[in-house]
Amino acid sequence: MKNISNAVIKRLPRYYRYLDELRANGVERISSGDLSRMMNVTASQIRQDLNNFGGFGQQGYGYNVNYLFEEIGTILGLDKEHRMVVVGAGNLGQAIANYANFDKRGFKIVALFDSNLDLIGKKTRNGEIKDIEEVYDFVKNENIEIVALTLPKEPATEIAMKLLDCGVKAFWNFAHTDLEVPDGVIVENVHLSESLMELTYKLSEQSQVGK
Amino acid sequence: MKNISNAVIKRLPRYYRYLDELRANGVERISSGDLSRMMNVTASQIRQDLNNFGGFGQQGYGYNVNYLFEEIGTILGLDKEHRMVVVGAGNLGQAIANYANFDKRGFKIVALFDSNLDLIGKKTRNGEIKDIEEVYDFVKNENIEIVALTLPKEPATEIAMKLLDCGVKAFWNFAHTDLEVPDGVIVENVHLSESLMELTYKLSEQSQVGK
DNA sequence: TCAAATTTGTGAATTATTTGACAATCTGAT
DNA sequence: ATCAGATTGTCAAATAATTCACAAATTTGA
Repeated sequence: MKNISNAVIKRLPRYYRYLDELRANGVERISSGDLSRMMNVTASQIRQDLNNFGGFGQQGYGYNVNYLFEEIGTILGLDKEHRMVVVGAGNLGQAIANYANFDKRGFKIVALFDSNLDLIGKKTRNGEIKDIEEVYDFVKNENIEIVALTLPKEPATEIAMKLLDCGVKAFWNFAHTDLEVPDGVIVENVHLSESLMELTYKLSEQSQVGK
Repeated sequence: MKNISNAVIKRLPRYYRYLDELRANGVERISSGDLSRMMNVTASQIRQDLNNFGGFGQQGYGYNVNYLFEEIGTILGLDKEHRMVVVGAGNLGQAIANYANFDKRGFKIVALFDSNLDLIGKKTRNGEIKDIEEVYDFVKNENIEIVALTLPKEPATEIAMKLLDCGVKAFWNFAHTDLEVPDGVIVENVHLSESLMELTYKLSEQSQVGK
């Protein structure tokens, strides 16, 4: 399999989302041209992107919406179930645990953990919040693939290190720091404040244009 | 001012974060070489990036940490106060409102709004949660620049449209949809499920390498 | 059945981004 | 004051990503 650039990978979920919507609206087929107008990208880019993974379309016809949706889902690994836990059961952790759409896509949030005694024992959609100290054994025994880290950076770094020994394959990291992990372990960062700073950069750029 | 590529802008907040840490540790100066080793990027890229905005360093010396930190902050628009409201006061909205670091960077979360009667009136760090219907007047009268949209896509699209008429300059959009806005209005998307799909893409890629 | 209209997949051209290399300049020790 | 060592800013080269353009294949309607 050829090496797929990160730029392409980042676009796949968006295709997936648009195809899901088309599917929900009962649209059976779509051409790269029509999709490009919907999504505000070039038709050429859509075709190039998809062709990294194989020829899903047909000349003169376009792409079958359902088929392409399923194929992209498979490429994204959504055909398999992914067992995850959330470490840090504050508002952010609970927000993630409550997000119903993850369930729909095969993400099973098996448990939440926290160190805060006020939270431990609290009931959620995903069972009672457990003591953070239990997370290591839990991850080992329950075949957990993904850990969402929704806690401050100091505990996050330390806890992530310990979890590496428990067989965790991937971190979904919301902590305000870069985790250092060995090769083969995946870290996907969601740095909210950095996203907000991009926004304010654009805001101040805007205000200069106006002058 | 020359046009700065998006790739550069996306890296600035990370530089800012590392400089803040250096500063906190009392480090006065840093060379692009040392920073490149810390951050796992090339020194050339750091110098190239910074030079888009001016020459902040000095030959033979490197960069003054404090000065560079302040300069990048200014570039990112963090020298000004930004008044924002959060629309959608569920777990995610509350998580954002409670995140203390935003405050430190000049983001003032002035109010939270929701349509859920169970939430309206609830006390938070940022005052009582208000009725969503009040957000339009509030935004007009209170000089709100940024709206965080932390609600499902259907209401988000409609509410965003109405807010456009109230002088909102930027949306920080957590809803699972692409907002369509006129030129000059900024949308910064945080699509959590898309980030999680990138993660699972990498996971399934990994598992294929192993075979 | 046939021809016009579509539309893909893909090689080539273009554009953008990243890296390499080094002259110019500054630091700091003597 | 001088010089070895360090380090930037920047031009050029290399690499990567995007767009263009079109042959080949398919559909659609007469």
